[in-house]
Amino acid sequence: MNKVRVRFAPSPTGPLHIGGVRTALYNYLFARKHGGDMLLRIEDTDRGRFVPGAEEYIIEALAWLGIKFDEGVHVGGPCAPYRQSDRKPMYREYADLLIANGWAYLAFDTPEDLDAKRKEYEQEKKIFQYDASTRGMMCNSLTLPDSDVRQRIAGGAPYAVRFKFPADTEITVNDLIRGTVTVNSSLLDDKVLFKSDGMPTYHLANIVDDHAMKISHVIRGEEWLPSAPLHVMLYKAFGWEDTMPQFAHLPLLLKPDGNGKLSKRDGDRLGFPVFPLQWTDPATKEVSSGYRENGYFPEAVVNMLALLGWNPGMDQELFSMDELVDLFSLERISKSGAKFDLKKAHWFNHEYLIARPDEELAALFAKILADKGITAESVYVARVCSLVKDRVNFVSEMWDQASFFFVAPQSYDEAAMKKRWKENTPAVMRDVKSILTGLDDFSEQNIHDALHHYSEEKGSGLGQVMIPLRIALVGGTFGPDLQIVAAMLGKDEVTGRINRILAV
RNA sequence: GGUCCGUUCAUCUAAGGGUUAGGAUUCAAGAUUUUCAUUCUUGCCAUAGGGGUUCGAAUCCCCUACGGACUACCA
Repeated sequence: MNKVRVRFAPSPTGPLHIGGVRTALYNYLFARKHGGDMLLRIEDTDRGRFVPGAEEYIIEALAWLGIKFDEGVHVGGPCAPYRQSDRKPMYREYADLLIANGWAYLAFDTPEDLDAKRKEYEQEKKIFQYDASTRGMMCNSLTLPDSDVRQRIAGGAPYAVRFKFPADTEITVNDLIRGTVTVNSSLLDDKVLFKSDGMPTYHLANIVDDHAMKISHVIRGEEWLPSAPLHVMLYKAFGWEDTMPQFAHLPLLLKPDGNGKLSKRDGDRLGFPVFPLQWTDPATKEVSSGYRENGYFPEAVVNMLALLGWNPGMDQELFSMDELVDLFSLERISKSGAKFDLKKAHWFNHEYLIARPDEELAALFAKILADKGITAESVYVARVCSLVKDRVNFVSEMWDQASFFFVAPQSYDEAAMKKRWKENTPAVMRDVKSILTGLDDFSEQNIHDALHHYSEEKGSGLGQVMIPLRIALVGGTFGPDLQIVAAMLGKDEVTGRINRILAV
């Protein structure tokens, strides 16, 4: 078997969509799994849709996720250049080759001509298709006399090169995920291979480059399945059938509500990003949120994406990139589209968050604290992180769970006060304050013993002591073990907070 | 409209002719806890419908329904 070589070939028309990220990930996993190469090729043959910054965005996003390339526009390699606009001259030669062999022809029809034709057909409730049945009545090198064609070319008339599909032939595509797909050529139209602006279309450039770059497997989205027969025919036309790559068309990522392909708009509407990184549209200045900026860990995004349309057939759900590489196979990719599940994405991030070392979480949380003008010892912050990480999905949620470790509560939970703050509570709190003040060693254990002893002596339930104290210290009925909280705050802060609530 | 692809709990999915159709997320309940959360236990919830083939079908075949993609000198 030839060496596995796969490519991720996005078009720089905007930020990389999360579906595109998954395609890149599957290509990467497949390449690593088989000890092959992963290339990044930029398909920028449509000058009209080029968006500045998109290429850089794609590179940065994949790097953030840990998807590495062996060759590509940003790292170079033996098949350079890897940007199609930089490969422009070679496509023309291949188009000419096809024309010479009778696999393609020149079409002089203008966009207006084609529009008119479509309208004409529409009137009769028919669909116009440029194919074997209609090409004879169009303006092209098949219908025009040779002299006329030469004259038009000499006169600089614009023209496109179209593929000449043979009439009524069965074309089969062998797909690694879907099996054999057969289509009759009469249903396909004579696709433009080379545009009048001098650039190839996706179809031509893609085949020429995949061949030149010795791509062994084409792993791409399902939206390409309908044009796969054309691609197969192009390999045949070029005589490259024996080195034609194998195809694998991935199921689509669907929007979580309703139906349809996940699109740019859905993300912020439904509360989750569709882009790996935040993106600001250079033209409209519109900002779209990204996973990175929303506080997702790249490992969590990779893990979640890997399992959206593929699974290793075991109950385990948490995998490192290395494990994914080890387990990955195209055979286990599902055929149907997958809906994005926001809750599960949160769960994945939660799992990765609690697995992170406290010091690392502390470093991230310290930035949030700094934004609020709070500085604290990193050991202390790490301890706080260890206490609250179980109850959050994102580092950004830690403040809500841990603010009382840094600042006294600004207000007290009213419902809790109503329910737990009784007639005798102020007296109890005063007792607690004096007991705690009397403690020489303000340790968890001592606080615990003292409070339990007091509660027993009083004959009241522990809750009547602990819950009001909790409200005094944290502001509500939530948070970690109270003895730990008290010990961390220190005696002065604790008594101060008791005084505060007594004053209210 | 046409072509192609698809369809198992709400969601991601397992089960490649023989299981009480399994797991995870969500949701609900219980246990634990001074509180909240965690954790643990339990529960709810699915083979789109109809025909075949077979001793036996989620699994193979056909039809229907539904969903999606494609149908540009975009990728």
